[in-house]
Parts: sequence; structure tokens; C-alpha cells
Amino acid sequence: MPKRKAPPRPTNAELAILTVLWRRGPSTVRDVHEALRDPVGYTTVLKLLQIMTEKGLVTRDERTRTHVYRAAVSEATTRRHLVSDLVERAFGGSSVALVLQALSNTPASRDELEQIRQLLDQRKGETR
Amino acid sequence: MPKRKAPPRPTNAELAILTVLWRRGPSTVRDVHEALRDPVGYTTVLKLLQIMTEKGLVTRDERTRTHVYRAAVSEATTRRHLVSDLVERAFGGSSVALVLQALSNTPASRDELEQIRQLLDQRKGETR
DNA sequence: ACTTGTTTACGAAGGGCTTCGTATTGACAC
DNA sequence: GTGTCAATACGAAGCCCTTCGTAAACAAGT
Repeated sequence: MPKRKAPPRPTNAELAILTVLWRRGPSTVRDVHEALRDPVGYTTVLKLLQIMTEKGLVTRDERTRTHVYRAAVSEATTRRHLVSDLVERAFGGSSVALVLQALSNTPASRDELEQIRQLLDQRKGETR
Repeated sequence: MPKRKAPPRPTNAELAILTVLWRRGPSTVRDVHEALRDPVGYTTVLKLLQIMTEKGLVTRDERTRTHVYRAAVSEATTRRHLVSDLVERAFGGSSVALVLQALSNTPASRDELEQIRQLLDQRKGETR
């Protein structure tokens, strides 16, 4: 049984496409093309989806003439990987350093702050 | 008076070099070359530093025969930009979403959690 | 069968990043 | 000056990402 290797991190353009697939669900090239924020040629989207299929980032249903693409990686795990990478590359491996940075960056609403606080409470007991 | 454009985001290899400069302070090519974690050719480091000089990421003191390089961008602002970019690309612009992701990812020590809590308290009053 | 419009397939260009080999320059000792 | 050693400068290769043009395949009508 062939064990598949984990798909690589999506590049920028690929991430934009994945985002569309995560929002819309299974989509055709045309769907994706029209949903993309910054306009790009139709065949560009097609090419990217072909490459992403090879990479294992999406799967393709070829039963119909017009192929239908699905995201093969979840938004959550992708985000997790991207965060991990950034933490490694720029924050010396410290997630907390990144958290502090992100919190300093941005205004947050009261609700959001409360959301974070809850997560914090939830992890209160952990030691390391 | 010529107004300089903001230097671009450092690439991966550039970030590794900047990290060395941030840790060591002003350094020669040789210094950087020896301090780098994953080994890479001497001239590779030299070339990168030359490019980074053009980009405005570092400055170069040529008064001595052996040039001395200094980081021209701070670690803090670089981190800020990198976080902003990731937030835009992968978190729909929501820093808080990234914070939650990062917190879920990683085990954090009690001290660290406390650190975050303090920052949270500090921003308690803010509305948006 | 032919035409028209849509879709996929393919190839290639352009640009950026990373790498390094080779050439040049400079300093210092002999 | 000549030789030697270390440093810088230059150029180019290899790879990946992004983009798109063009060709080929297909479907549906006329």
C-alpha cells in the first residue's frame, strides 16, 4: 500500500486557490477563476490546479467533462503548518513570541480578547 | 533629500543572515559564514550580503579592507511585517485567528501563559 | 460533417532565490 | 617587485513560482 507523502506547503498563489476551495467547496476551474480576488488568466488557474493535483494539495474528479477540484488539505492543518514555519524561521521556535508580536500588532475587539482569555484559562493547568 | 523606500521582506536565506546580525551585532562575511546554522559556501554568504545591501536590508562599512555589515532593519519590525503578511495571506486578515492557532499549536509554560495574560489585561479597556 | 464555444493539456517565458566557481583586488611579507 | 593569502566582485547555473499563449480534445447544435 503506497503511503503518500505529506503535501508540501502551498505557495502564495496556491493558498489563494485553496482559500476559494475551502469557502466554496468542490469547484471547477471556472468557479475558482471567478472567485479569485486578484484577477488572473483562466489558464493560469488551470495550470496551478494541475500542479496542485500533482503535489497532492487538491484532488480532481474527472468523471465529468468539466473537472471538479477539492481541497485535499484542511484549512486548519495548513494554518498550523504555516504558523509553525514562521515560528521556526523568525521567532526562534517560540510560538509565544509570535503570539505576543501578533497581539501587539493589532487592535482587537473585546470579544476577541475574551476568546483568547478563554483559551488561556483552558490551558491554565499545563506545566512544562 | 532622497527618501529611501522601505526595504522588502527578507527571504529565507536573508532572514537567517539577519538573525546572525541581530545576535552578533556588526559582523564580517566570515563572521556570518561561521555563525550560520546550516553550512553554506563562503561566497554564497558574501553574495547574499551584497544583495541585501542593495535591497537596504543591511548596511556596509567599507572603511576597512574587510567590510563590516550591520542589520538595517530591526528584528521587531521585521517580525511585525512577517506576521502581518501571514495574517493577510492565510488568516483572512484576523490577527486573533492567528493567535488562537498559535496557542493551540504549542505547549506553553506557565510563565509564558502569564506573559500573554498580562498583555491581555493591559489592553482590556480597548474597544473597537 | 462543420462550426462554435468551452475545457483541458502542454510548453515556455520571465523573474526571483540560492548556490557557487572563477576572476579580480588588496595587503603584507620577503 | 613578487608571491601568497584573504577578501570582494562578477557572472552564471539550477530551481521554483507564476503567468499565459497556443494547441488539442470535446460537446452541442446546424
